[in-house]
Amino acid sequence: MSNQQTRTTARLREMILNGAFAPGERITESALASALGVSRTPVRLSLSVLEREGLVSSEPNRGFRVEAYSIGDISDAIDVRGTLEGMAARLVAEDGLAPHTAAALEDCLEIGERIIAKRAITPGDASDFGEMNGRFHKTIIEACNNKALENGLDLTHKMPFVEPAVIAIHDTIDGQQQMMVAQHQHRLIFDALENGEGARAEALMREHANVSKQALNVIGASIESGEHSAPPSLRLVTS
Amino acid sequence: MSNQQTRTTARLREMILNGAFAPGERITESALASALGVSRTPVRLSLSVLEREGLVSSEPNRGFRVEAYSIGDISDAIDVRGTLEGMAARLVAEDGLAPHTAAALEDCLEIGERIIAKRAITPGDASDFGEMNGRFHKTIIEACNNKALENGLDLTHKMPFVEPAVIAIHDTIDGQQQMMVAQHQHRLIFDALENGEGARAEALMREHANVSKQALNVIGASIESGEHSAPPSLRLVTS
DNA sequence: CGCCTAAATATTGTATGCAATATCCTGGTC
DNA sequence: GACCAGGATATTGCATACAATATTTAGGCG
Repeated sequence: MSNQQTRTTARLREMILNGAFAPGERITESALASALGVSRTPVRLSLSVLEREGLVSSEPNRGFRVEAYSIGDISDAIDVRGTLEGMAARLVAEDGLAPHTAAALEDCLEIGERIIAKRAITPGDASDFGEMNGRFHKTIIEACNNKALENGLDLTHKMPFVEPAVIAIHDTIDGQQQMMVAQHQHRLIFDALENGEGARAEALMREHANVSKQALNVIGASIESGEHSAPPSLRLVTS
Repeated sequence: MSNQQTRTTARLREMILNGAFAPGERITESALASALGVSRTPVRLSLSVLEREGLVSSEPNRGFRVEAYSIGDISDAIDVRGTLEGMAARLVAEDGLAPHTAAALEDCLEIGERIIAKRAITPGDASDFGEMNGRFHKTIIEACNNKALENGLDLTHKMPFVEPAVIAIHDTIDGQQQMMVAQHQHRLIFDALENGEGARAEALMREHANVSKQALNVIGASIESGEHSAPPSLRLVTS
């Protein structure tokens, strides 16, 4: 995808997730185009992308509407991610853990270990942990060589808070605890993969996705209590 | 989606699945547009849709290429469908089978029963069975009210032979047997749903997807042996 | 006053044009 | 002969124009 195109899609996605449109509201392409300072062409493309992500819907000759959208939908998407990643883990375990995959995962484990071992955890650490977490998951997914699986997971990742990397954004106690739990689960998952325990790997991976759900709850609660201002892509959780 | 737009996408998808392009071949929009008798605009839109389906890929300013694509990829997509539908079945069982859902499923069971009971099965029966099968699956999926799940499954359905309705296209012994197996599995799945047996429903539904895989194998074999000419969307299985 | 009808308006769907970028071809150099 | 530079060509990305289709509005009728 081209540069301008990508930016327009990202901006539009953020607008929708931020609640810039009422649920069910019709989107007129020309208005949106002038609002974003581009022509209708990239807007149209973007809307079609977002339709695939389920953020808008369209009818022939009648344009696009924004879909109603709740925090429950995000939670549902996390469930789907957990299920698909569980499948991925099972496949990897059953097919045998390839050496370079094992090495990549062990690298992730080691990084996590170092972060957890620290007494005081800085925001930078949390961000590093998130990056590592994303890589851990990505490594397992790509090890499957299953295009349909990757496509399906890519779809879920388009929703806010669903991608594994957004774990533990806060420097709160909850965030620390979630990191420690996640790290522990990573170790167990790796063990299952190494030993070819498919069913166990699947179950662990599924459960692992609940960490993201907990993070989602923490964020939702902190916003509702007015404790935090809502950064981009967060306002929707209050609706 | 508009009419012309939809047709172009469908034609293009069929062309790619039929092997009209070599794997990795670059697609020039203008050539394709004139070949299809439309302008570049709908072609561009269509290519972007197909990119999300994984049939083509794109790089900024460098256009689209068709993705290499094998029968294994279809099989993989069926696995993903089985996993997601298994999740759907589990959710329905856990949340409790709503009366109207149960009624719709029972209707499907009855139709299947009537078809199976016949001694000689006509092509029309096979087609009816496929339609019923599609409805059975759709009913369970929609009963979840999980958008991400529906979106993910929609994605897999874009691949040929993955959608449940394409079961048992042949009037062969294999086709009959597959219908009977599918019908039996439907009964078991319904039983599990009715009794709230989530894990059982999930396992059954997952296994149920293998019927599609068997059908895929039958079709693949019959084409390789030259026994059948390849209808649209079938030539790819020989590659 | 409500409802139907039809013109006026707005919006989408498609085609086309132009600038930016990539690809290819030609000629030269080592 | 292989490799590199630079211009010619082709292709993409975006904007705009126009036709087809929806939506709105105004007016007439019961």
